[in-house]
Amino acid sequence: MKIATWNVNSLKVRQQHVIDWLEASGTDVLCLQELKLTDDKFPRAELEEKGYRSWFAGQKTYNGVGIVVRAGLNVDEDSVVRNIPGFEDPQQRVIAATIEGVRIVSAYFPNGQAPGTDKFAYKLRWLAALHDWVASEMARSPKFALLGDYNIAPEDRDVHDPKAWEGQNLVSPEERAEFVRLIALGLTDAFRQFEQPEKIYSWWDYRMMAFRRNAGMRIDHILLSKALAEICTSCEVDKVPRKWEQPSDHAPVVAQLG
DNA sequence: ATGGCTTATGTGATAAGA
Repeated sequence: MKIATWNVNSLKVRQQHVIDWLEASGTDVLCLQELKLTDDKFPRAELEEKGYRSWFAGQKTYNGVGIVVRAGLNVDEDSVVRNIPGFEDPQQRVIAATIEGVRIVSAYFPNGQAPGTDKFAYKLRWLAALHDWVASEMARSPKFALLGDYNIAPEDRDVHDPKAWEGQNLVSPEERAEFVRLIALGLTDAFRQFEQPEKIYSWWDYRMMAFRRNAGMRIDHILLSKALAEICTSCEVDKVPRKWEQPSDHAPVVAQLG
């Protein structure tokens, strides 16, 4: 099973990219973030036509997450959960489903704006709630995968210019500590399981020709429980869709299970 | 240089992203 995560920065604008990339990559389960549309605007029928079923939690203008699954894969309908249970939040940032016995979570972590702001405090509250919920999910589902836009670059090697970014949003010690706390639950960063070239990133600012300069950050991740990490044979960032016309500022991250 | 693009909303300027 090939699983992937992609922040599409508006599914309305990126609908054709998603369809093209699904077919080109052979992905079985695609976790989407930043749909930026309400549920009635989700292109469910269009994806169905191409052979994929979808589950999603959308809202107007901002956020919104989904899981797109190749038809034929077994999805437990009763397993679908939207948002972090017990964490009151109007922002649609989490959806989970059990697919072929694998607990899949698609998550859009808060951006946080800057340390010291209200949005940053919300990010830390959200991370704490996610941590506790993930712990309980892992206890129930040994095959567990947390995919999404984490809005955290875990280490300096995940940042094009660590000196310039030191202490700032996405790399601050508080955020990185929360990432480490997730890892401490028994999760593995699938990307770092394998030898990788240097300077691999998953997001590049639209401005300043950042993509051409490879001035990016690795903030989109696939974390796997032990049972899945053991059967994971590859994990890569696919930069190709970032070169397409009118691209998302994020590239998809893909992991092969089994 | 705290901007530089891109998107949504809505029809023009603002908010938000990272």
